[in-house]
Amino acid sequence: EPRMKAVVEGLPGLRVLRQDVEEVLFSFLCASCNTVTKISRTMQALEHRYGDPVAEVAGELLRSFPRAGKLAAADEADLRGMLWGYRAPSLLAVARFLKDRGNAWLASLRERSYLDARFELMKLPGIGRKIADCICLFGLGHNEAVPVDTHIRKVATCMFAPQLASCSLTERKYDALASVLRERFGAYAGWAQQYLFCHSRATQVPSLVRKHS
DNA sequence: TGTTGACCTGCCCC
DNA sequence: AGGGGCAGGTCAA
Repeated sequence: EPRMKAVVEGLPGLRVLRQDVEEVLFSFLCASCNTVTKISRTMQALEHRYGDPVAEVAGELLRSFPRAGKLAAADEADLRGMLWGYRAPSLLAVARFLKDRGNAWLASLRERSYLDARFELMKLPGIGRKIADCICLFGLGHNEAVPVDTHIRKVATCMFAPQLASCSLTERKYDALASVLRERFGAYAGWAQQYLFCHSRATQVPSLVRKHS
């Protein structure tokens, strides 16, 4: 796959992180119709408000990401003030769900199959295909998960599935696109997704090049 | 099955 | 200065 080779060589050192599942879950839960800048600010606000102090570095108090139990007791209005907007109710519902299930539940999805894990995650409010796939890939180590967001959709459609280009991304089309990548890149399709995603962001981001005066 | 609109909010552009 | 468009989706009609 020569085109993919070029993409990979253009992004030396790119990795797929496997972070704490719970943290991954909440950070992607606030991702819908949001910007990367705002997402990270949202997460910082969450840590600042509900996280436990871990260490002090250079006079700055660092806090852990709050556990679900703590978030479950958060105040909705408070969350909305922290840029959660309409996503606040989902955060609370999911946090309460996780608290009820106990902290082993989420981690146990690592031992399940990718499809099972995704199915379980999609039962939660505010978690659809895309976010479930993000959690599978970045939190559970299911490397065949292929989150299809707007960027991936553009790149992957253009490169591998021009026949799937049409206005809206339906469930069917989402699954078809993900399957195309899985057929092509197998058990590590998620990594291919990561490369394509970064490639897309690095090459076609007009907002970063926009002139100011 | 596919399409449509609502949903919070900050930032960018005109 | 102020309004419209848009951003790493989800859900229900």
